[in-house]
Formats: sequence, structure tokens, C-alpha cells
Amino acid sequence: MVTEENKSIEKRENILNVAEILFAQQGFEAVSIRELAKVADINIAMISYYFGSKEKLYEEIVLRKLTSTEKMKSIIEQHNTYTDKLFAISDLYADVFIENRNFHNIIFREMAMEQRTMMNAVITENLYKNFTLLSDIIRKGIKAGEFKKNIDIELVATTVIAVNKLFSTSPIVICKILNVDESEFTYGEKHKKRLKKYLHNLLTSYLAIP
Amino acid sequence: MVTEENKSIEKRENILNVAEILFAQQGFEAVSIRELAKVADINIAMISYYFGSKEKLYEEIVLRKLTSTEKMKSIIEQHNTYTDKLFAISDLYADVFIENRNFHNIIFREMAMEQRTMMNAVITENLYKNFTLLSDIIRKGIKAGEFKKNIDIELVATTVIAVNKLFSTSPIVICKILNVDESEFTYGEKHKKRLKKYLHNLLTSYLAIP
DNA sequence: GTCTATATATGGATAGAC
DNA sequence: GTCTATCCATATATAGAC
Repeated sequence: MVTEENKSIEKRENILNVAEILFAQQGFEAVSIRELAKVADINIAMISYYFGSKEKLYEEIVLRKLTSTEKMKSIIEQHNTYTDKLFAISDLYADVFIENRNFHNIIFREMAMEQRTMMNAVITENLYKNFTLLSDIIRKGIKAGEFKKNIDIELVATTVIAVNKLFSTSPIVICKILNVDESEFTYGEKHKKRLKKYLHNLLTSYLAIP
Repeated sequence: MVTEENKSIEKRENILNVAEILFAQQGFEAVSIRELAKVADINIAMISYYFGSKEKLYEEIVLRKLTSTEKMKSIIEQHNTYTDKLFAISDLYADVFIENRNFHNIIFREMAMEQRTMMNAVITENLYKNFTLLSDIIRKGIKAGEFKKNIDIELVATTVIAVNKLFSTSPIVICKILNVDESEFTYGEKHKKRLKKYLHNLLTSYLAIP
């Protein structure tokens, strides 16, 4: 049933989605609410009406999609060995970063800011929690005798995030590096599979006991 | 000898340096020439006088420090084995990214833009050239029997860049991950050494023939 | 909920005096 | 080279009609 309320929510959602893309592509300050209103096909006044201000709209975009730690936890529980758990989380990062690459573009731009804001603190806290789940798997894998002992736990966990991140948020350069045409390269399954497979191999060779 | 001309060049340099920091911290659009003039302790009109416009000032900041391929080439030539060549380039990335982290913050933000501009093209071309030097070392190392055959050359080269990049441009999160106090963590030698050593080990375990 | 019209602020840039 | 004063474009935000 399409109620009036649903219509209203849909419009709100539409503004959020369009704004997410524009903010990701150009940055917060570079996008005017006039341009946003044009692209989203709404009146300028609607942004204040729905969100109060451009700033509050931005906050909502950032906060609404932060990957929940719960999702990660449930995926970890679905696997038995620490190797499988690690692979699953690495794959999840690839999926989440690539599928929501506009969003993560915004997140990583925010992380690169040196001034500490409320949002910055929330983002850092969220990323840290997810990071902890990753490093805990490695730590436990070492204790269980599945992984080598003399490894840099923090930096190998950082590597998973860093590689997935660069791959998903710098499309032009990545296309050039992989020798793929940009029009063809929509981060399709083929390239995602390659990325996942590579990370599995990289992690295995660094962590696994020969 | 301090001539009038030198003084003028110094002032120009000062504006470039201050602007680089501000643009890195806040993004191009978020920095007003009024704020820039205040921090650099110059008059607003001086920006137009020296650079023509805010846009041209930005272009000069981006273009002036792009890592020359020549420097990389000379470093590569100084080493004999492909392993040593690879380590040297990996170390160079760590040094260059960390020492010029404000600059690289700007570069990577520009890379994340999906709209293609003149500057974007120059940056991509530069990064691609440096990337090619890196992947060539790996390719030749395989031919020479120093590295394994079944590896993903492009993605391992990307990894070197990705890890060094995240490490240098997201200080707040990295501090939290490494459990280091931010005031203490000025990307000192200690953490740089750790990063370099980790990448050596990671590359060795992925590439070296057991 | 949606629009127009407008208040108000701030941005980049420069003319012209010194 | 340096400054003040100012022009002009564009930004956000909202009051008030519908």
C-alpha cells in the first residue's frame, strides 16, 4: 500500500541518495543545495524542510550507513577456522566498500581531516570497532596455532582495509593499473573476485604456517 | 645574499606551504582566501597578485611536488637484486608519503574525484608511471627467478601504495589502531621503521620462493 | 508539502591609492 | 609590492503565499 507517509519517506530517501553521490564526487563544500535540488528534482526549500540544514543532511548521510559491528560478528560466527573467518571479513570489506563506494569515499575523506569533529569521532570509533574484530581473529588464530607467531597484527589488519579501500575509491587510477576500460569497469564481479582472491593469497602467505 | 627577489620568492613559497596545509586539512572549497591570508600573514590581494587566482594557486601546489620518476629510477639502479630494488621503492613510498603527507592528502582526494579534470589526468599519469616502475621490478624479478610465478603483479604493487597511503593520510585512526597517543605520534622514525619492516616481510612472504 | 521571493552572509577578485 | 574599499557572484536559509 502506498500511503502519503511512504511517499514522503521515499522523497527523503531520494534526497539522501542523490546527495551521497554528489558529496562523494565533489566534496561537501563543493556541492550547493541548488545543484542538489536540481539533480534530485526537488525544490531548494525542501532540504531545509526535511533535514533542517545542509550540514544536518550531511550528518545523516554519514551516520546512516556505518557498517554495524553486529553484521560482522554474525559472519565471523558462521565460520569455523580462523582462516575462513579472516577470509570472510576480507571479502565483506571488498563487498561493502565496492557496493557503497560513494559512501566510503565520504567516510575516508572525513577520516583524512585532521580537525576533530563530532562526526569524525563517531567514524573513528566505528572503524576501530570493526578493526578490532579483524585483529582479534588474527590474534586468536595465532593462539590456536593456525597462524605464525612473529607477525604484525595491527598492520596486517590495516592492509586488508587499505587495499580494499584504495581499490574501491580510486576508480580512474585502478582502471589504468588493471588495464581495464573505464566504461567496462563498473567494479563488476570479475574484478571483485580478483581482488578477493589476491587478498586471500596475500594473507595466507603472510600468516599461514608452512 | 638576500636580494629583494629572494624575499619575494620566499613569500611566494610561504603562501604555497601554508595553503598546502590548509587545503590538505579542509579541502579546496572549504578554505577561503581570507582564512589563508590570515594564517599566512599576508594581505588577501597578494594571492591574486602572486598566483592569479585561488584555482591557479591550487594547481601550482598539486603540480610542484609530484614525485619525479627520475628519482625512483636512480634509486632502483642503486640496488642489485630485485628484492632490494623492491624494498627500496617500498621504503621510498613510506618516506615520501609520510614526509609530505599534507601534499599526498590533497593528491589522493583529487584521485577520488570521479570527474576528470586536467589536473586529475596529470596526477593519474604521474602515479601510473611510478606504479609501472614498481610492477616492472616485480615482473623482472619473476623472470630472473627471484620471485614466484603465480602472483598478481598489479595488485601487489597496488598494496605497497595502499598501505603506505592509508598509514600516512589517516593519522587519527592509525593512532588508535597502533595504540599510540596522537601527541606523541608525529609519524616518528619508530613507526616509520615498523611500517617499512612490515611491508618487507609482507612482500617477502608473498613473492619470495621458499 | 511545495513554491517564490527575499534576507543575509560570505565567497573570489580587483581597482586604485600609496 | 602592499593595502583598503568595493564590486559582484553565489551561497544558505527562511518567511509567507498557496
